[in-house]
Amino acid sequence: MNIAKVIVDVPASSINQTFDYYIPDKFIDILEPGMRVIVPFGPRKIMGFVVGFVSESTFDKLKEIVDVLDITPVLTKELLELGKWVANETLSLSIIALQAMLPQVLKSTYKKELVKKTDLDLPVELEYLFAGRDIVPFEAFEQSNISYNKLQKVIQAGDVTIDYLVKSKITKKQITMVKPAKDSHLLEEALVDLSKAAKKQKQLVDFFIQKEEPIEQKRLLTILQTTTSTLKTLEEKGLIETYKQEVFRNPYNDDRFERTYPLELTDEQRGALNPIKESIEKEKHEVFLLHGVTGSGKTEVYLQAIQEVINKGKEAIVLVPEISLTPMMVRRFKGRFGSNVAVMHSALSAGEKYDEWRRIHQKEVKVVVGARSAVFAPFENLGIIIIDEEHETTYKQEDQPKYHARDVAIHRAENYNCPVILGSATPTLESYARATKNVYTLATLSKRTNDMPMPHVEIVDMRNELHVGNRTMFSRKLVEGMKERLKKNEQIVLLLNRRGYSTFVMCRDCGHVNECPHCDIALTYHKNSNRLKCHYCSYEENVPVNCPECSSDLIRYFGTGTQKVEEALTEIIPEATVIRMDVDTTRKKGSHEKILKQFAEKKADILLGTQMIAKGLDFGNVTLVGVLTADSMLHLPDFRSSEKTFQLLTQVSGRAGRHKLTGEVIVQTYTPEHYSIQLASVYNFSDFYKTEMAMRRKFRYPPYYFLALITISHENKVKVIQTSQKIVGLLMNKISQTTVVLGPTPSPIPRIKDRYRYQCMIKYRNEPQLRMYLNKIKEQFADEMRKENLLISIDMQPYHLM
DNA sequence: AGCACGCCGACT
DNA sequence: GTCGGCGTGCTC
Repeated sequence: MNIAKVIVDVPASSINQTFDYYIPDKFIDILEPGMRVIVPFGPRKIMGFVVGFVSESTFDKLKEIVDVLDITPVLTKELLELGKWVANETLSLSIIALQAMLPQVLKSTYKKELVKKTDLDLPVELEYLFAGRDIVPFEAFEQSNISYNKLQKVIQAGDVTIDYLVKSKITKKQITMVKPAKDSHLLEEALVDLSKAAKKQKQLVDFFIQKEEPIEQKRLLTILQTTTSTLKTLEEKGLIETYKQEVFRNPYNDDRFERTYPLELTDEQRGALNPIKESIEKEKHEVFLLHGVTGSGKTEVYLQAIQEVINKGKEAIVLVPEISLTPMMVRRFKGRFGSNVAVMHSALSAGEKYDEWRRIHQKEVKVVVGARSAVFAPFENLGIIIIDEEHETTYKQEDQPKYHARDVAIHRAENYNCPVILGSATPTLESYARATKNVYTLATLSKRTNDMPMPHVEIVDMRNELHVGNRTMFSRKLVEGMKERLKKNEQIVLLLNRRGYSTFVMCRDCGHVNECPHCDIALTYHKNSNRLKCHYCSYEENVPVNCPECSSDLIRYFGTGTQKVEEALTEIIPEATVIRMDVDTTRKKGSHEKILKQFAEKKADILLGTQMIAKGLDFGNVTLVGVLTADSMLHLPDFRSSEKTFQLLTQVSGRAGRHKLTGEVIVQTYTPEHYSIQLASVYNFSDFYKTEMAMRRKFRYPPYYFLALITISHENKVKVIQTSQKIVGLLMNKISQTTVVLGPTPSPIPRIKDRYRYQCMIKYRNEPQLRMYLNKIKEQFADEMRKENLLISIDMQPYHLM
């Protein structure tokens, strides 16, 4: 077994296979599958993952592994298997699947250097380039105007070589520690010798006489109110020593969290928890769908289930949507399990993420709370996986590998014979359908733990507002409600459901809309820079003064941004203070938290924001929630738009009246009769489920059918259409009778970055060979994809149909 | 992907 | 002859 099978770091379909390498003797005892290695690949050196060992290879001229990057495998055997499964399931490259399971810093970067190998002089230009050095970065050559032939000559002569370096960008944080260099009685002697003026030095020596342990330099300096110069002098005198020590960055100071204890469960909660406990106890894989209204105490069920898992010496993964990974959520888990919790989300720096990952890898924690990718946490004794807000679309990764965390979670849990909990107030139709068919076990929490009723929801027909001459974006009912709350010193949350809308510029005379010259999409108006920007490429331009079509100067801004709403709001209710929360105001790290804190401290009357305010907020003083445009995403070309609308309205309604005060919700809409708005307003999930299921069945959508979306793109429109038609033709020959292939049709955004985009949708019920067919099709076009820059992207079970 | 190699046309 | 551009095939 002296040959390693390696997946190399080259994301190309022709390289999507293992490569064999000899293992040098010095590595034979230490190398394990799951470790990263550096291997020669053609003329260069690249990183690769060892996935297995063999004693013979079909390939006869093997090279040797150059170096081993890890002491312990970064990928466990299970994760290697999982990677294979993910790659297969999502039709992505193995290397992409493996990289997705690790923190960014473990990715390798590559660098080339020119090395001078002779003492003799090179041709003048090259001598000038080296400028006396033996090694120069390759970029220096590229930036010079020396011809490649010149370089080639000296390389062929052996006077210069190209070194291909593999760099791992691991960053370990180090702190400086200080410790006494001598025994305390020797220090006491030294103390006498110090000059009287050296007050600080004396203090410092005295400090170490009292306490002989090492201390962090930064802390020492604050305690003694001195600077590094004092330390330096004493170090030179040989009384103290400083040294560097590696530390884990802890983005959360664990002492900060107040310890919490298990709460008494309601009957409903107990009813939900018991079968989960049983599944943990019997080590039986089972998926639980925990359908609980907002405020029904789902989290407490999670916490107690996790406690059970920890008691058994096992580990837990908790997935939450990125957006609700708020300090509040973290506090609940840290408060219960203390330093046993690692937290993984995008607001952490790359180094912090790596540290949290290492704490898991080194088995220092038992619980991970994190966003989508935390589903790959390198635990080896998993006892439960919990997915909170199961319906959130962020669980589906948009770029390669296009996996769904729910599927990965269930697959892993099967391996470990452990339960999965899917929790939501508004489960996806997919999950709920499985629960009704007893594939999943359903547990319902229908009551809020505080026994408060759900707030009353009032639907306001905005068409009537127009009829009576109200042209603002606030209905009379909403304005009245807000004024009333202000009088009572209560707070208000306003949701601007902006998805599908953005501010664009339109000419009122001829209706001309400024579009991106490279993408078929309207440019978005950005107020702070007063420019028009494209959201799909980097194009931007100034706002025109006159219409480029008809030269009219009647240019108007359309669509509604939070900024605009805020302005309108201050006009109507000038006495109200407003805090805005959207992508613009939360871009900076920690600003999310800051805004919520301000609002919690009642520094403002109204919190105005986009989707992100719909989740996880819990303010006792909020008694009115207003939804400005409930139907703005109802008309998007997405078969899930009704479901998404229902989910959003239900979620946001849960924000009002969380505590003692009763809440009210006002929903403004132009389509008040729509079932998703009607049923959300009376919290009727089961009727919504039935109605929507009937629609899905009729139009052959999930959960009745599975989907695969193929997107074809190329600079040449004709090429795209031809290729798309060819692909559909090929598919038609293979698929079964019940499978439907739609298209090819232009994508909802027909052109991005000067590339035309066509798509076809496959709807299927039972097509066990589909992945194989699709792979074959991709293979057939591999040549064209490479040579002509044709792109074929396949998304299994897509969420974004763009 | 990224690199080398080889062929070709253009330029001095 | 020398230079740069592009198509092609290979990577254990």
